[in-house]
Amino acid sequence: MKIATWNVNSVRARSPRVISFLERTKVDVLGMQEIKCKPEQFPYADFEAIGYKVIAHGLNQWNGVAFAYRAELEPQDLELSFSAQPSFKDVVEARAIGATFNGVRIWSLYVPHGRGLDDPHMEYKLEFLDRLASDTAEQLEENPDLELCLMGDFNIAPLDSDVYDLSLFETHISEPERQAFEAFEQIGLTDTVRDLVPNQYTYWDYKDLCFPKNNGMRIDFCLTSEALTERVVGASIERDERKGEGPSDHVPVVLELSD
DNA sequence: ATGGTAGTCGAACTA
Repeated sequence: MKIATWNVNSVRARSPRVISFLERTKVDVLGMQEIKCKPEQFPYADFEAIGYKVIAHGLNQWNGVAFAYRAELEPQDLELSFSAQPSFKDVVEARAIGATFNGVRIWSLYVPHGRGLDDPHMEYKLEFLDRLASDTAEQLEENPDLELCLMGDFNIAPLDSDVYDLSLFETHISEPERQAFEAFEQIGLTDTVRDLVPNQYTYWDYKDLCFPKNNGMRIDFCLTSEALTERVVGASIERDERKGEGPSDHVPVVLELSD
């Protein structure tokens, strides 16, 4: 089984590229972030034409998360938010979608950006991560054998080597953000991709020729529970997806699991 | 010297 995460930065603008990625890699489940549309605006037909089904969760032109999965799979226990997911300006935004595929519990997550160290959005970001970790810890306590993957755009660079120039950033690298990320490791999750694919960014800003200069960041992750980590047999960061016409500013992160 | 990217929506906001 192959699973992947990708911040597509508008699925309507990116549909041809997402489709060719699915055809090329044949991933079973793709968790998307920043679909930037409501479910009724999602380009379902493109996905159905190549044998995939879609579950989309979007409230407006911002944020939005979704799953595309091979049509023969039957997702179970769908959730459009995690337990006690915080709201921003009284709205629980479309930043999380969870479902179980072939017994593997998968969450596609778009963690709030933060905007600035003293911005209310940063408090929102930290609370989002804190509650996500608490909810996940609770599930793992109930069922230590749970095969779980939290995948998505975490908007955090956990290590200094995850940023091309530390001096240019305040958010994404701050101590509170990094502690919030480490909390997931403390409850037993592992960033499995890091060992298999070291020294590879997942995001390059559109501005200032960042991609040609390899001025990027590693902020997209697949965090696996102990039971699922045992099944990881391969991983890739699809750097080539940043090339060519009309790329997203993020590339897919792929995890291969044994059967 | 300025604006320098991309998306949504149709001015300004988000990243």
